[in-house]
Formats: sequence, structure tokens, C-alpha cells
Amino acid sequence: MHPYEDIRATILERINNQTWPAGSTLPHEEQLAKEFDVARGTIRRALSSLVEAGLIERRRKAGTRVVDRRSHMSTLNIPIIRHEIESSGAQYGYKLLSSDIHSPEKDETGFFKTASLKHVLALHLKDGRPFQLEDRLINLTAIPKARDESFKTISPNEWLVAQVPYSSIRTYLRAELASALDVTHLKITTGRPVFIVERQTTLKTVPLTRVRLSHDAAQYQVVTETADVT
Amino acid sequence: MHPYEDIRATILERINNQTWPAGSTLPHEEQLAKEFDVARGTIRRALSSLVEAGLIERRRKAGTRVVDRRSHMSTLNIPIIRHEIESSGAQYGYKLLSSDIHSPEKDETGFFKTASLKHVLALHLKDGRPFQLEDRLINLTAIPKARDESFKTISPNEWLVAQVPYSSIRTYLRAELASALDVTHLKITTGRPVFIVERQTTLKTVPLTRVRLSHDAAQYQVVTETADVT
DNA sequence: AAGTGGTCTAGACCACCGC
DNA sequence: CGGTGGTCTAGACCACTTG
Repeated sequence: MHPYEDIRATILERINNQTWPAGSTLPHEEQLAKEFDVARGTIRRALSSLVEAGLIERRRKAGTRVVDRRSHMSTLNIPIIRHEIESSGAQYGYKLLSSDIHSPEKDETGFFKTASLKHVLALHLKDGRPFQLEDRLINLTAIPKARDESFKTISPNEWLVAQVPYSSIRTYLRAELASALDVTHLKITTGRPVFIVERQTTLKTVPLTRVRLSHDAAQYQVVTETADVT
Repeated sequence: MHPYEDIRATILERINNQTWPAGSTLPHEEQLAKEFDVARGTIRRALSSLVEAGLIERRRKAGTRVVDRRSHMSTLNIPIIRHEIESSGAQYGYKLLSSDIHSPEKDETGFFKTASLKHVLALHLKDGRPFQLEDRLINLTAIPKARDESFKTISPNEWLVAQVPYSSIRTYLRAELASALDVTHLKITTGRPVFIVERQTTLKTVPLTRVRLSHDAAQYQVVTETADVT
């Protein structure tokens, strides 16, 4: 239908059938424009789409090369837990466990260099049963509003997403044995695995918040899909 | 420097400082073009960038709206394990454990509907120690070449990535207790957690391969970062 | 130095979809 | 129906980076 989609499909086909094998160089934009009889901008549109998909790389003067596919890129989406639970048709519940103000020494990972921190522990429930334990530190220097928020009715996660702009988030995903806190609050037995999502949120080099979200491994997994390039 | 970057930054600023709060509608492209005194195409470039970043949504006639940020999107990149190990400066090792041809009944998840399958079990080592256990099923109907490949010197993972084009990959990340196979081959003790990466690879609705990659949780985690929108 | 991709313009027409 | 974003053109100039 749209020229650039056909062109992208054709180029993809040539990559897949080894007409342009991994590592090889594609013709210039102008050559492609002539071949497909379209404007250069239309070729750029198609190639940009393939760059996003991670299939080709482009550098000035060097040209356009087919990437040697060595890894699988996909888009990871970790929603606010309330939305995830509600969209599954289950009932969401929330309980604040504790909330205190600490000095920086509480931050063992060195993410916060110097700041007064708020430490919040909260539980998210699915159909009345514990589902996610949220263990969070908030930089009060950067987010002073958080000092006066009790988090009794809204979770820190949701409050922060609504209130605070961020510029980058680093996420760690890992497996652990349930900690004492996990066992107590997630109501699982000692020796069970938990799935951990840890996030560090930053606004232009200023650390805003760090959170450890733990889940019973039997009830939680993360799913992600590559964009279907066709 | 480049107009579209400045424009994107300005718009981002207005979103962050609530000039255009979540849910509100931005001016049309032509209005913005007039305000910033650039061509409409330049405005489109800036807005497209924000769409990719997940900050705004656009629909014909409805206009451009600020997204109510309810989740964090990031790009997940799971490399071939050999490259990951080698780039960390460690030495990579590989060992084939078993390779057989099975009937479909081996596929308990129903990913492969009907096909003759090759089942391969292999171990990836880091500095001589077990690091990743690869448990893979390959659709021989779709990838007949795999029937004659012994996988004695190259891992199925790497062979497939080099040989087979795919169109989509679904990835599951989860925590489990080590299975008997995990305990035996990863040389961990019973009752330890493992981190599982499971992938289902498809070419235009045809299932190609499914793999379960297990790792000692103490040695493996996944890291991902959002694109830094500034 | 020169060739390549990157940005921008000023226009045209189209397609979707909300009113 | 009409207003919005989506696509496309034919040009121009620029900036990077490799040989």
C-alpha cells in the first residue's frame, strides 16, 4: 500500500535470503531511490525503520551495513502493578507497612550519594493475597513533596509516576531466595524463590528513587516481545 | 543545534512542567510549525521521537495527546551468551550434553503444533565453570538443516541466530527453584534459585524453536535501561 | 577531499475517524 | 463532512568520517 512499507519488506527479504548477507553493505540511498523509483526521503523512511528494528546500521561515509544479529532486542514493559492486576480481572488491594525518614547510610548500593531519604515498605495484593512487596527509597532533596505524603492510600510507585518526571530508568531483573521480609509479607515459605525487579530512577544525573519489587516466583513472570518485522 | 532536538526538548519540558499535563491535547502540527518557525516536517520529526519514547500518542483528527505515564518502557537486550562472557573478559566454554530427535509430544506447552522436533541440551561455561544451561527444541519441519547439525562445536543458540531468519520472539523471564537437570549440570545445590530466560521464536506464525536458558541466580541478572529522553 | 547519511524546506495529496 | 495526522516529492545544504 504505502511505498515505504513495500520497500522495507523487499529489503528485509533480501537480508533474509542472503542477497545482502550479514556484514555486507547496501546501496546508497540515491541508488535505492532510483531502483524503487521513489524520492530519497521514502528510502530513508524504510531504512530508518530497519535501523530501529536493529537489523541494519548506518554511518556517514561508511554506508549502510547489515547487522550481524548477535542478540535479540525487545521492548520490556513493566506496568504499575495495580493496572496489571486490574487488567487481569482480579481485585487490587494496597497496604502501607512502614514509612520512615533515614539518613543516606541506608543506601547500601551507593545509588544516592548524599540525600535525606524516605524509606517506604508497602504491599500490593491481588484478590486479597499478597502479590508484590515494594521496598522503596526516595530522595527527599530532589522530591521534597514526598516528605508530606503518607502513602497510606496511594502506593509510592503510583504516586511517583504521576508526580515526578524522570529521564532514565535502569532496571535489574533477578532471582533470589525469599528474604525474611519477603517470607513475612508475601506469605511464602522460607526457601522459596522470589522474582525481583529493581529500578533506579534518575532525572538528569540526579538519583530520584530506588525500588525493590519482590514477587512469589510461582505467581509472577515478565513477558516481552520483539516488534514483528515483516 | 538541530532544530528538531531543541523543539523536542521544549515540548518535553512543557510536558514535565505540566504546561501540557497528562491527557491534554497539544496544538496541531501547523500551529507548532508556526510557533517554532520551522517546516511542518521538522515538527513531525520531534513529535515522532516523543511517540517512540512513549510520552505522547497521536491519532488522526483526534490530535496529539500527552500519555498518562502508567508504565516504564525499556529496551531489553539478551545477547548470545558467548559474546556476553567474552566481553566480560572471561573465557567461554561449550559442551554438548545430548541431542535427540523427538515427536511432538515432547512439547508440553503446545508451542509447536505438529512437527518433528530436535531436542538439544547444552552447557555454556564461564572460566571453566557452568554458567548457562540451554535446553532447546527445534522445529525440523521448518529448519531441516538442523537435522544434520551435531551441535558438538557450535551451540544451537549461535547456530540458529546465524542461519535462521525470524520475525518475532517472545521472551519470558522468571525465577524457579533449580530442577534436577539444573542441579546436575550447573553444579549448584538443591534448593537454590535459578533465573530462567525462555524464548519462543517464530517466522510468520511458524514456530521455529523454543529454548529454556537457566542460570545460577547468584551469578546472573538482566539489566535494561530506558532511552534517556532529554 | 569526497562520499555518505542527516536535516530541513515548502509544497501536495491522502486516509482515517471523530463529530 | 472536515480536520487531523500520515505519506511523499524534489530539491538544498550540512556534517561526519573514512580512505
